[in-house]
Amino acid sequence: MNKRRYNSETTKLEIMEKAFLLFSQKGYTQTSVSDISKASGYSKGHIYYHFENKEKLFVLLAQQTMKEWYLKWMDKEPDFTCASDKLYGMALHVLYNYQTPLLKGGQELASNPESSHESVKQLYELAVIPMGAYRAILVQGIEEGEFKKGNVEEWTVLIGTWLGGLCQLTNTQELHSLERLFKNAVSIFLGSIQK
Amino acid sequence: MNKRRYNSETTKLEIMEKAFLLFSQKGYTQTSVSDISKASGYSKGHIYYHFENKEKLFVLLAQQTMKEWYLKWMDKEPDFTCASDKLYGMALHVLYNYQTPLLKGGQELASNPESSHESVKQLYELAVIPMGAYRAILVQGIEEGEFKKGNVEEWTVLIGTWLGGLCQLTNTQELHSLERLFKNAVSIFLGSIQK
DNA sequence: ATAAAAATAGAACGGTCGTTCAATTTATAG
DNA sequence: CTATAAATTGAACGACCGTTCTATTTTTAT
Repeated sequence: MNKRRYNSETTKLEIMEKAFLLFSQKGYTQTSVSDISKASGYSKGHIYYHFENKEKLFVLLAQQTMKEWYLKWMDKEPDFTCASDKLYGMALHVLYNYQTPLLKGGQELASNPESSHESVKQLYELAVIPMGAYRAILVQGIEEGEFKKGNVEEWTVLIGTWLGGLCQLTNTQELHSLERLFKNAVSIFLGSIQK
Repeated sequence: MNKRRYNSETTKLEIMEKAFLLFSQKGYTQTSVSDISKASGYSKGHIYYHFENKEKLFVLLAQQTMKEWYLKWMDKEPDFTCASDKLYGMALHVLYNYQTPLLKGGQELASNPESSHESVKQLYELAVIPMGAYRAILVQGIEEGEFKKGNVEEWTVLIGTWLGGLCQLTNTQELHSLERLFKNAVSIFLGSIQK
């Protein structure tokens, strides 16, 4: 009988949801397993029934978060035609969907010498995903003659760091009020790479 | 007799030096008072002879770091004449002198709900300093007719977030290899604001 | 209804945390 | 040389950390 007989899957999701919020608000180290236990309403011990340990739980959340971000982008990407429009679209996608507060915890974990080698590697692989998405847009723009020929890797890093820097503002300001800023950054950037 | 009779001032500086390194490497939470004690060679208890607590020690270091950054900039600022040159100079000043790793600990401390209200306020005031320096350059450029008239506050935030984003790369890459990138960011930015 | 399996709780572990405090050593002043 | 004040130590505190383990409750299959 291959019908799922038990259903603690929702419990697991509840825990992940609360853990996501806590890690986002307080960072990795400052969020304790006790915190997650209290917030989710399940005992501390039970969290270890679903997750091997705190570190793996965090990495799982980070992976899931980044995967969702990327899938959402893949979903809306066809809405834009030219590369310039894609870049504007991407900026807003980052503003509204890139989970800066959670992902910040990744740096924390990665910079801790006691973190497992594997977790650090997995987090590093995540950081590569958005860069790949930016690069794809730039490549398209060049191939279609919309952008100048130039150093794609460098451009990728430049737009990536700019959007990343702007994302820091999401901690303290309303997302909606930042739209202008994100768009203007793209405008300035395009001014230098468009033909 | 107003001559300083005892000299534990050097001890204090030694502790601050080691604490600076540890906070930079491991962040605020992950650096323990024990770590600082071991690294400095003085007992844990003695650290509390010089500093009220861990939080105040960190804030002191952050303030000192930012003050030094600003003074150094004030020192070299006259080397540049036009505002554009100042912006290039500032980018490199940020690259080589802005202590991103330490200051990152400030975000950690500030996002911890148990941090004292006062410390968070002091850290916030620090974050304002570089923005003021950027704004001054932009204002000068406009007043001297070198830059277009535009939204100075917005420009300040845009260049500030870009440099801040680029600074994240200092964790993983050689400073020298980043010079190009910082300069190119300024070039692109200037392309949009120069007359 | 019963036995087996899954889900959950909660106590307990050794360890580390930031902080305090009394005791001791060291340097200075008279 | 002695008394005093500064500098420094190290043990001790209660609290909390991530994790483990055993016991208990709940669900499922027969």
